[in-house]
Parts: sequence; structure tokens; C-alpha cells
Amino acid sequence: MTEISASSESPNEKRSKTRIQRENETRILLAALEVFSENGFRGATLDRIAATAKMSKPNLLYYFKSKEEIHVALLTDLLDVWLAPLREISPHGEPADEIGSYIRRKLESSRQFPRESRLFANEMLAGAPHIGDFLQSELKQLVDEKAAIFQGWIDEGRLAPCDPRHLLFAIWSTTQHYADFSVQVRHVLGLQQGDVSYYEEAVSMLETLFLGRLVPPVSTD
Amino acid sequence: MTEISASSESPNEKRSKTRIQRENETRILLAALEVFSENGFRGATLDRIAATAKMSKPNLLYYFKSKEEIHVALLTDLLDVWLAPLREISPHGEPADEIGSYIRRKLESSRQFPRESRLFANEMLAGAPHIGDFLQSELKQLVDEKAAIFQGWIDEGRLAPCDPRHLLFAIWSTTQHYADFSVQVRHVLGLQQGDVSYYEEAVSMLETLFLGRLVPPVSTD
DNA sequence: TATCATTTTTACCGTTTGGTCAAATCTCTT
DNA sequence: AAGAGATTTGACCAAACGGTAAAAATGATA
Repeated sequence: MTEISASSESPNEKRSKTRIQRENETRILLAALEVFSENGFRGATLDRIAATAKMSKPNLLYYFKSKEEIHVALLTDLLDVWLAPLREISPHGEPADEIGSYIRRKLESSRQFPRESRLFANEMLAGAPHIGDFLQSELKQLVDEKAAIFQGWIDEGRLAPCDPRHLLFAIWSTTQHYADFSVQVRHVLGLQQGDVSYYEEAVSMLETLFLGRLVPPVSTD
Repeated sequence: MTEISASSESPNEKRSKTRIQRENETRILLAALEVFSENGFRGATLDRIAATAKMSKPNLLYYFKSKEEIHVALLTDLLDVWLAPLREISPHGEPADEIGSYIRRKLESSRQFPRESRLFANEMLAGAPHIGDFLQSELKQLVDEKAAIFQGWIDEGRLAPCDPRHLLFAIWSTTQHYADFSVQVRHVLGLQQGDVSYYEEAVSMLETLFLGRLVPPVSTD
């Protein structure tokens, strides 16, 4: 398995990109996101990606020289999206505000980028063969940093005692669930295919859950 | 896509099973669980399943007549495992006890059957092509029933006001996360491959989270 | 130990898969 | 309008894919 490091485009490592190049690369990446996020890396096929992108397979391979290269390109973009909401947590705000807005950012991310979320989930389920390094280095480092902030709040009595890392796990899982398990959510709630109206209820539920007791000075009554 | 309904075994629909038959079917199912749970239905191959089961592919197909039949057999077994903890929730207990023990049952299920959990997650990510009916009928019905219990508690002031279905989503996601995203959990916590020592911390975190405020009369101090 | 059903293997089949190649077409610049 | 470079296509390939047929090997039973 090739882990991601430096991304290199296919036609002409150097010269700036053509209009057609830019258009087609986005089309391919969009189609690939659709297919990879549904079936995972092994379950996806170049034929399906090409068909979704309305493009012949050899033409697709003119822009990305392998299935893996497309996947790596998607994952690279994804990791920024994934980390962005976490980075914003500040040690200077009120715990309730910081956690509350982090939850809202993550939920918003689930609503806006459900396929990216499923792409990430698929990679996890497969054992993170392509982004293991990222998890161990970049992510771990950022989590350590943010966990320290939480721990500080706990020590000051501004946050209920708990394991900061597991608090993050709880936030990640509950928010991503609405993207990754949206089929189940919709079926249980009796909603149609494209209906994502449950996000308002989700915000309310998760704020009640995470801010109700974990952050003592705040009352949600 | 074939939805599951009645399961039929391959050799001899009627006569009782041989020792060899029983042994080989379990070996196959175990190997298939390993492969399907990592790569999903499309990403899994009969060759890999056969290799994992230390069996030739035609021999494997002597016991199950298609890839799909193996998958259906696994999903059928899975659904019972998945529903069991939910069924146990009783309207007669204390909200804090019922929710607390439900969380512990779900966490225990994640620890004991992580591959089953990932199999389920893969099916969700793919859009539930095989168990869509189950979600809409059996699961929805059971959820409606249990949600009514929660709603009763809310009306009696024994549970903080919230959407009962979304409360269930939160419990499902947080508990299953430890099985489905175990790679991420381990990497972030800096643990080794097989190390699942984080489950104790998880119990503690989730009890703090779900029982801290949602259930007012109980104090976790 | 002979017999019969069960189990396993070997050799295969048609299709799908990821990927290549050279020729054909298109686009942009001059 | 012509030439060069960028783009697209059709024909193809070897390997992997899900699955089959029939013979060979094994197991149970009398």
C-alpha cells in the first residue's frame, strides 16, 4: 500500500494547467469521490468512475496514471476538510462555546460533505492502509494539543472530569454518523432518499447531550 | 440487489448436516466475515475468502453457491446480534439504569464483535443494498417502540427533553465507533495493533456523557 | 472390505478488471 | 490556415474475477 506524501499530477509535472485539464480533473475527482465513498477503494472500479465522469477509461488514465493516484488525490484533499473544524478550537474561549461550535462545525461538515465523510469511513474500516501515517503523526499531534486544552479546562473546574480524547471520539462519532449512516437514519425516521431535514434535530440533540452536564456553569433549560 | 429473506443452505436443502459440513460452513463464514468486514461486499473476493478459510474456491462454492449467499448468511446472523441489546431496554426500569446498561451492552458488543460491527458499517456506507427492507420494517418498528418508552420518561420528567430517536443514534454511533474506527482510536491513543484496553475509558466517558445531565436525578460526582 | 454418498480437486469458461499503445482528433497559437 | 501540442479514442492485454463440470479422493456404513 502506498501512503500519501507529495501529490504529483499526471500530464506535465511542470507547466501550468490547461482549462480542459482543470475541468476534467475536477470531473474525475468528483466522480471518483462518488464511487470510492460508496464502495471503498477495492470495491470501486475505473470503469464505474469513468462512466460516472462521462469519460472513456483511457482518457481518465491520461489525467491520473492509476486508480491509486486518484484515491490519494481525494484523500489528500479530504484530510484538510477533516482537520479544519478541529483546528479552530481555541483555548481562550468558554468551554461551552468552543465545544458547542465545534459540534456545529462538524455537523455542518457532515451535511456539506457526506461523501467525503464516507470516503474517510471506508478508509478506516479497511484498516487505514493509505492514511495510517497521517493518523499517527499529524492527527495524533493535533489531538494531543486540543486534548491539553480540554484538560486545562477540567483542571480549572470549567469542564466535567472526563478523558479529553474520548470526548473527541464521542463528538466525531455522533456528528459523522449523520453522513456515514444516513441511510439508516433516514429509514428509521421514515424520510425519503435526499431528505436531510434531520440535521436541525441533530444539532439540538447533540447540544443537549454535550453541553447539558459536561459543562456545569451552562444551563440549557 | 437481492434482499435477505429466508436462508437456504447449499448441499441438501433437507437432510441434517454432516460434521464436515458444519465445520466447513463455520470456517467459511468466519473467513468471509474477516474479508467482507474489511473491504465490503464489492471489495471482497471469493479467492481471498477461500484463501483465508484455507480451502479451494470450488470447494467453498460447494457449501455456498454464490458470493452473495455467503454475504446474506452473514448479514442474517448479524441482525440478531445488532438488535439484541436494543430489545432488552425495559419500560419498567429507571431511565438511568436502562440507558446505562444499554450503553454497556452496546460497548460490550463492539468489543466482542468488532468485525460484525464493521460488516454492518460497510453495508450502511454502500447504501444498505441488502438490508434496506430490514431497516425500514423490523428496525424502524423496534425503534418506534423503544422511542415511545423514552418519550414516556420525558413526559414524566424522568429524562431530559430530547428527541428519543436521535438519542439512540448518539448511543449507536459512540459505541460502534470503537469497533468501526478502532484503527483511528488506537493510533490517536498511541496503542498497538491488538490493544483494546481503551474500552474501560470508553465506558466511563459514555456514562459521564449520557447520564451526567440527560437523567437529572442521578449524580455522577 | 465393498459400496455409496459426500467431499475435494483439477481444469476450465466467460467476464471484468487495471492498464497500455498508437493512431486519430481537437485546440490553441502564430 | 498551418503547425505543434494537447486531448480523445479504439483496439488490445494479462491478470483477477465469479462460477461450472466432471473426475478423483475421501468418509461413513453395512
